[in-house]
Amino acid sequence: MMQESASETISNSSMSQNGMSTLSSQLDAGSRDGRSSGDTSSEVSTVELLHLQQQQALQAARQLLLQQPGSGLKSPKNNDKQRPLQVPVSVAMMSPQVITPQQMQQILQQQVLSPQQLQALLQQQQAVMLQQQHLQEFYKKQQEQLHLQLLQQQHPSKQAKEQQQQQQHQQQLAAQQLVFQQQLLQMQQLQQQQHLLSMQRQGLLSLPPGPGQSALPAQTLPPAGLSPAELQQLWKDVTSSHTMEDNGLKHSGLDLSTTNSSSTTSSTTSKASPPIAHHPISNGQSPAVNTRRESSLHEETGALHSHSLYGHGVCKWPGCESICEDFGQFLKHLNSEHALDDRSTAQCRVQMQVVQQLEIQLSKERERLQAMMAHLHMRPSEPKPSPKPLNLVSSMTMSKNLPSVSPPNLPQTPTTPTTPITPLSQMPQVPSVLSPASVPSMGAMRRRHSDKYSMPLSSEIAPNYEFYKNADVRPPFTYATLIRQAIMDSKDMQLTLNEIYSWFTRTFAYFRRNAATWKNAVRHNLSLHKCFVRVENVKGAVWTVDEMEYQKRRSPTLVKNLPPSLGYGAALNASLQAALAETSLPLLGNTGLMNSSASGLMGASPPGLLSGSPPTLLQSSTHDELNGSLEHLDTNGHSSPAYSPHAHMVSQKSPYIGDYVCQQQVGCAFVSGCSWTSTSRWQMLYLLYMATTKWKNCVLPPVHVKEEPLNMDDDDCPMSLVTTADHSPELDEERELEEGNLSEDLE
DNA sequence: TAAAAATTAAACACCG
DNA sequence: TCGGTGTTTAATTTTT
Repeated sequence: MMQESASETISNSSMSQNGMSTLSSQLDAGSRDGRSSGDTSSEVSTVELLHLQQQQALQAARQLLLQQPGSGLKSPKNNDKQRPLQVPVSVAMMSPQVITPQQMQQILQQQVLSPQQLQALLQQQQAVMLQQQHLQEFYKKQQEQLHLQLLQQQHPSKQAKEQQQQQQHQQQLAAQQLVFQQQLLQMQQLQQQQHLLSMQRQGLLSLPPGPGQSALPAQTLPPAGLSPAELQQLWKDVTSSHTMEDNGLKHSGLDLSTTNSSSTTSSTTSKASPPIAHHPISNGQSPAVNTRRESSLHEETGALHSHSLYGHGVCKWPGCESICEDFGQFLKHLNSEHALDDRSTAQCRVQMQVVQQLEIQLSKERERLQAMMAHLHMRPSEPKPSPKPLNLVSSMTMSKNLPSVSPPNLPQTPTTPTTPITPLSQMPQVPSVLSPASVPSMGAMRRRHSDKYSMPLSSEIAPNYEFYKNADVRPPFTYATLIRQAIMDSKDMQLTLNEIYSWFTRTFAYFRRNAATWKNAVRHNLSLHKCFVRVENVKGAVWTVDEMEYQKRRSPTLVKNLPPSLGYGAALNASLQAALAETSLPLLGNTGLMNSSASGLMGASPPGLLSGSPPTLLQSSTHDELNGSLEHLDTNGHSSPAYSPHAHMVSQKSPYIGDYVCQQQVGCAFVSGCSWTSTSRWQMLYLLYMATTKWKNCVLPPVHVKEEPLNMDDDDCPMSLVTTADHSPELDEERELEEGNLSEDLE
């Protein structure tokens, strides 16, 4: 989910980003045409037209983005039609799509930045985003105005046309200037982030001074992942900035050559550039700060060499991966292959983009968090502030059960005025500032998550996963909820007690202490609640969730709405697996005899095996004793919950197996030559019984027991279980009707 | 305010 | 014997 959302957001945010790249090239072209005075007689002001121009370019960039191969938004059929503007190839390269999720994760995981650095960075990013937003809104307005004016000039005379053209040309030039200024701002952002990137990548800037700013592109061999066209465009991008400089538009930090040439860096980057004046935030960094940072950075990189680009004998320069036997060779390689040339510069820029996108994403996520917190704590209808100690997460998560867009936000409505809300003044802006003092101690404050009306816990924990993982805050969920989540999170929907413990400590920092208390509570809950089913395994015992029971506990009326697969599938799944493992049946045991499809219990079953969703609704009878006799199955073939052989192997409170075994089956499965324990025999017997009675002409095709009949006294009972027919749709209908009746009965 | 649910603590048994 | 696991009871706290 994280990756998904990340890539999505990055993709969105990259729009404006790449728009800028596009504008850059436009500007490049425009500047070569020379510029003229901004004199215009148009009713539309130059500035307005500039904005329009920018807007158009932005749209062009977006369109291009939509056409990027590899972009999820591509529209392959219209590639040639929708290119109103020439757009540089570099846009493609700058596109975040070239960043693999793994790369993102790697970068994220490095976390070399200090919280302060990140904070500053985030603030910058937020301001930039805000500004971009305002600009876009403004462009829109201007575009509308221009449109109106163009309508007025629909039939101009020839002279007027010429005038208009000239005017437009001038406007275009002026627009390009403005665009360029914007690009400078953008690049300033980039430069600062590049500092951070450098700090992360320690050693990136330790490249030996290259041959300088060559006027011509050195067409070296492209690195992996970069096409010659892309490189060429990169070169264009880089050199265009030089051209701008030559044209008198001084700026700082636009190109990496400035940044990378250490001999001039300090003086160059510390110059306060004019565009900053247009920038309301100017990164929040003074030139002096930049200088300081830069100089210290050089010391740093000098001391640490370039080991960040070297690891496991491989050059870690993006797209390189050349094998270097030792560090010396790596340095050699670095100097020769990744010297300060255009290619390296371009690659560095790409990397800057990568980092920037990630930072933007982080910024967005943080913004979202703050908005969430603000939303949850700044309710005007709030009856009264909580007199109780602060429990940020409790109050937060209690009311975040429902999406904020959803009106029936039950825990927050005045119908529940007792819901404690922490006053905003007490609310930390970010979770990381939560101090232990602001967190209730164990037992002092328990604000449990309401089970009712709640979304799946996973969707609640997930957005705050990092928070709970790191903050010593008691999660506002009941033990039962957490245990269930732990089990649901597991691959096979089953966990040993120890694994449950691990999940707790892994997921919540809070449970890394007071182990004796909460572990006891976990055990207590496992035993207490019927929804937790203990299943013996060869290795010991695992715990599964009886979802039906769990939902029943929360809200009995919800049970009937549960998907069929959520019933006893997990328990049976685990028990059958256990039994099958016990009986050394790799064929069945490994492939998921019970495929509880909706909950994705075990993955797909091969065609020849039992599969399908369990039937709905067999109300459990609690704590029923096991009789163990098949005679207790009713005449319809329904098993009486009390007498399932399954109960042999599960704890007493586990009600029964349910008749969810199988609804459809194709092909056959052979079970032979295995050693039967009483438990597995019970299970197979049960399966066979169900197969030969309930399903014999029904969903499950006929089952023939070959060789020897089942003999409960026979510990070594070879047999084959053969099924032949496919399930029939008509019978499925019958089953549905039957299940419907069952559902009604349960009400 | 009472009932229900959840939490905490503890005792005990079983098992490897 | 010990520690882990599982069950149960009881007291307390929190929620409904």
